Amino acid sequence: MSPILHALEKEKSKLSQLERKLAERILASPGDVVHMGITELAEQCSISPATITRFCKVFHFKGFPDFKVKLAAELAHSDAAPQDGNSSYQDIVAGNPLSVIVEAMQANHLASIRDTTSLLNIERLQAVISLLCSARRVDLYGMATSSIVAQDFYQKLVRIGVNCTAFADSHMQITSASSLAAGDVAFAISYSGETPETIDALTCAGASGASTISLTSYGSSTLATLAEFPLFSSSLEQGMRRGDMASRIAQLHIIDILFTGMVSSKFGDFIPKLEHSYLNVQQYRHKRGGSMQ
Amino acid sequence: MSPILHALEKEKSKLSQLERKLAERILASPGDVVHMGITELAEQCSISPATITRFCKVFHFKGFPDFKVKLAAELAHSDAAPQDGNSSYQDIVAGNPLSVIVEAMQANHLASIRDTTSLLNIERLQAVISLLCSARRVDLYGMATSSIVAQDFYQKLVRIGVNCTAFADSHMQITSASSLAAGDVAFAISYSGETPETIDALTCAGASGASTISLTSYGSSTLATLAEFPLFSSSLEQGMRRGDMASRIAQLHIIDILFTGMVSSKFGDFIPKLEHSYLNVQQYRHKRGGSMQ
DNA sequence: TGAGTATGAAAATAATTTTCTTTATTTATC
DNA sequence: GATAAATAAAGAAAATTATTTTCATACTCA
Repeated sequence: MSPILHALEKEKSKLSQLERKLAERILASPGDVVHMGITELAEQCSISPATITRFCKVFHFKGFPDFKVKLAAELAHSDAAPQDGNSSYQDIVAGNPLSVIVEAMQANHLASIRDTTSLLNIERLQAVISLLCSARRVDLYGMATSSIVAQDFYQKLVRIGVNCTAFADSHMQITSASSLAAGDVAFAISYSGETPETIDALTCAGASGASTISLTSYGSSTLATLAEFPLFSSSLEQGMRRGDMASRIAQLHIIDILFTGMVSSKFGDFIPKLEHSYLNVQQYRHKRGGSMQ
Repeated sequence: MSPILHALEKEKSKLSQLERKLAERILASPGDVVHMGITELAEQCSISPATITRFCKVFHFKGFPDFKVKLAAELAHSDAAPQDGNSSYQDIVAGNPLSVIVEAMQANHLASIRDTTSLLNIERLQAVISLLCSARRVDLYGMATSSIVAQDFYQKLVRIGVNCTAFADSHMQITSASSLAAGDVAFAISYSGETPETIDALTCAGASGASTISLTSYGSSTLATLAEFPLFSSSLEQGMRRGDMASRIAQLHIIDILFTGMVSSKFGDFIPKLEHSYLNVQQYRHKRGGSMQ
């Protein structure tokens, strides 16, 4: 199911009465909703248009039209690839033939990249890129699986000379967060958006005056609420068994976009550094290779 | 190409001058257009909003918003398919608009997953899975970017109780490799397949009697030649500027397949462990959350 | 009761469409 | 070939419609 509908389903219980009614109406026939005006939908649910706009903002859309366009794109995905659709997102099952696993995995990963892209808010992304480019210091927070993503971003940022750190240790995270100031950036990554260590660190960073960015899977979460600039990856999976495999790929996809955006916007500054770091590694390796064996 | 864009292309010649300009703008980056207002688009084309509305009616849409929603749906369909191919794998260019970067990145990543899947040798994959499942000990080798992939696999294997290690330090890699024996498995990851530290470690592991697996990008490389079971990810990128972004995602894709394959084949053994590890993390967090603040 | 939340009414704003006018282009006629 | 009539193209601005915001009210839970 598309991340938006999935999120509606998941968050339904947390919503207020009328918002839940709206969510149910949307889930009942999302395909219709994308062709409706806000007034029409409001009437069908016997609620006010204002409630719908608010509802869209809760789910981090710019407004109702933005919601419609993104929902339309997602609905198209799911029925575009129905061979994905039927088999999709099933849990791991005993003794599945490997070819089935391969196909399912490909479907999952492709869908997760597509869905993530279609959820992107370009302006916010641009704002985040600008922030990162001009940051005095960048802190990256992420535990467990998300630490992989943080490490990845760290390696990239170091290569273009951005002053940044990724923490494996939760105490160090907090220590560093509390030493941030205005002009610094804290970037927190968490699949669920509820990792306590990461939440603590981002809270602390915000209190210290740093700009706060989160990267979580789509849906409401403590971390996303906390951040000034919440970014989202798709969230296909619900079961514990499947782990967060697709989400990690979706998050790396966003990291790649951010990084490429940074390099592109400060091309003159960053490209020489990138090439320099590349050549240095090459050179170092060459020397070392020669002297060994 | 989607029917709408196709129609635009086909009818372009029959349209008036300004309408053609509009059609060309839409064709140039339809993905942006769906997120624009009519005024913004009008300004970009130096035409009046009225012309846009008329244009939409010519193509039998109810109006501009209707056009946007339907175009968004179609784009979602079509970007699954590799008309990506033509534009694909361009290098990072100064001041590219973010929307172009996003599209290019999506095309790259989707292609890299598809290509990797189609390169897979299922039998070899199956053999590797069996090896990993029955290994007494698993060593993971990977430097720099590839260490991210190694770490990721490490985290997964730990969760199902496989006795494994991932090394950040090249000396430790060698030390560990030399202590392996028959029944152990060495798994080396390198984008280029020429990373000296990783080559050394795998060579050493092979000499010690361990089974050797490599994961490199497609093509002949020292590491792939060295390994008993070479696995390949797609290799889209050549320039240094692009780094190894897509390759890392392709490699993780393979890791996910291996892991899922392992869990599936030893379902009874692994699933309880996976669930156990999941619950423990939850519980631990819960306690911690409660005692905090 | 009172703080906080949920909600709608209505005002404000923004977006879109329509109408009407102007301008350009073609065509028919001298 | 010139020119007027007819037609098509395009925009400005008005009208309409859609959306968002603000503000006041009702409701809920402690």
